[in-house]
Amino acid sequence: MATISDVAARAGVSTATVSRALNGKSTVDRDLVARVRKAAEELGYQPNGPARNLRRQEAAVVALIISDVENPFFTAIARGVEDVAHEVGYSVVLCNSDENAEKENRYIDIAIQERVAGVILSPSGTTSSVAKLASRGTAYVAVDRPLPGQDSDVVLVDTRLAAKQATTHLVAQGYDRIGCITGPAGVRTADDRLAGYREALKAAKHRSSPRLVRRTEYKAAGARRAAQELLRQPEPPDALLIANSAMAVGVLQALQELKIRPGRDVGLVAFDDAPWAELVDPPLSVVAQPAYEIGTVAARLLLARIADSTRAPTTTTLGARLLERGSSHRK
Amino acid sequence: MATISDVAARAGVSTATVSRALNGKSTVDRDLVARVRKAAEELGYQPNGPARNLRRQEAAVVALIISDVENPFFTAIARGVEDVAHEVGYSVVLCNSDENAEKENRYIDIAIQERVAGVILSPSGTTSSVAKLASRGTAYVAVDRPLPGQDSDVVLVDTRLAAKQATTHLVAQGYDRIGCITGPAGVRTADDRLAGYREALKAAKHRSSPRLVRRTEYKAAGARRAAQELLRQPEPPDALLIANSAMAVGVLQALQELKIRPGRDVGLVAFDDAPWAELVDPPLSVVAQPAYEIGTVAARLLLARIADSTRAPTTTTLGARLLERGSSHRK
DNA sequence: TTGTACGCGTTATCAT
DNA sequence: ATGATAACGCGTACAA
Repeated sequence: MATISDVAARAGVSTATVSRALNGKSTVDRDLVARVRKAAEELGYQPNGPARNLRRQEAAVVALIISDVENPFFTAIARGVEDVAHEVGYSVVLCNSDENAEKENRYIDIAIQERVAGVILSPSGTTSSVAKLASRGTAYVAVDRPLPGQDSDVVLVDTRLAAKQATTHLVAQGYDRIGCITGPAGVRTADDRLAGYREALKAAKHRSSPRLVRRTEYKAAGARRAAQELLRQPEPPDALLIANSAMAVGVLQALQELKIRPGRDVGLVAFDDAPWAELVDPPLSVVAQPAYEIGTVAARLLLARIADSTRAPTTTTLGARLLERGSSHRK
Repeated sequence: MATISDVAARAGVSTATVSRALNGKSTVDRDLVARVRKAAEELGYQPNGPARNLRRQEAAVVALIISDVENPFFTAIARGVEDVAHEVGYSVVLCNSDENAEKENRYIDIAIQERVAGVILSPSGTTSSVAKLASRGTAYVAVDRPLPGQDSDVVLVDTRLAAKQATTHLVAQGYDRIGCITGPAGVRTADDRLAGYREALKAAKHRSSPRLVRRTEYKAAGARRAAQELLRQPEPPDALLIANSAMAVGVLQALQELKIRPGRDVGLVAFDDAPWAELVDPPLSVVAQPAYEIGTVAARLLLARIADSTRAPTTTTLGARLLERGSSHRK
């Protein structure tokens, strides 16, 4: 594979000149630039990334570590990050931590080893292997969930408030045994959604019983079982707040199996809008989170921190929108 | 940041010994290994990736360039690739070409520059910037679609046959003006699905009219417009074969708007199973593609090629399963 | 088994 | 404006 020396030889200049000509850093004679360009072109020269990164002590790459590539919420974030990063010449590598602290840790190590310029991540748990990033001075930004003991840049959604509003909406629609299916304890968004739900019930002077609440993985299967359990109780809920769209699928499956009609029999609001939400009958009411925007904001924050590591950490909290559709209306 | 020399100094050995001890390549004294490990641990030593890759002339990384991170079909492939790659210590970086030849080309350049061990990609179009990979001797495998003029490893689904079977199924159900909404001309899967559809019609001696066919982006919006057009014609189709699940969303939207009932009024079969397919009314019949398996097979093929670049290129064709549900049954 | 020393390809410093 | 050269951090051939 052609190296910078080959290009230099072919253009009849030194490697230093080739480097300068190709990177446009310093000023180089017009003719020489042309000659170098031509030689590089002819040889199909592609700079050696590792060598360049070794020399520069940093790669124009940001790592994005998300907890689930198959969750549209996170892929939408990825889009946002990519669009901003590409604009300024950074590449984005996507890593799938699978909601698994060990994998997350592994990817953080890789990010450090590869000397990426920065890391954006949705922290998977309580343990923060992120401390390694901090201690090495690698820029990072948390999205969706704050980092336990870390004082870092973070982009969140006011999910507690959104959960409260959604629950209040269900109350207003006349549901009075409202349940909640949320994610695992310790996952901040899951806890917050539960807290917002409880707050709303309290404000409405509704009873709040642990029998109306289930926690499970943020996946369809767990939510399906949870819904089955909840609805087979002697005094089943007449409405459910569901913490994400994969879970909503599970709940809708359970309702089908139990022949319970959404909306009429059991009011439903789920977090995360999905393309199919309007296609089910009745259409699913959702809390739409600004996922793409989370990505763009996080990327800009990261770039700012890469440029100036002394910036004071900021917390950006974005709002979510409740989209009322048929599944949360009684008739 | 701690370097190998720091570790060597702390352990009181040479850098060569540290390298050997940490990589376990050559045989090193037990005590020394322990001492080196301890020193590395204490210093929080992480090897410098660029330096290592520069020296090794290759990174234990494979690039996966897919045409749409938001398409579950491709993210499932990604899962498959990841699982296999991780098993043997390779990292996977995911790149989103957005069905855009230019972005694809850019990511290929990056992959070359970073000297990744191999590339797996779903080629976006006719132009094959992939030739660059070939000419540089970088291993690569195509998934979902073959590479135009390239004789490479490729993992496909027999999508023409699947389309034919799905169409034949619609014929068997008594539909007799069957239409097709497929992807852009030139995209192999889109062409193949159309070909299979036509084949089935021909075999059934059904008329096949261009008025029953629309081509558009593999996205919901385009399919929605296409369905609107098709169904507003004087002699509209009474069934549709839809080339992917995002398009299915668009078609179902159009049907809602036109107050046309799936199944009864218009039979429907769509490519790609989705978690929500069973939740719509009636449940959506689909052609389920073995996406995860495509990923695992492609990854194994790539690893084999990395190990032995002289292997003869192979083509693996996987089958798809037609899942008959309510949307393709008349009553 | 361990250490010394070179080279991977680039960029940046220092002369010219 | 251009060229010679050192240095980035690692792995390994060779020597001991």
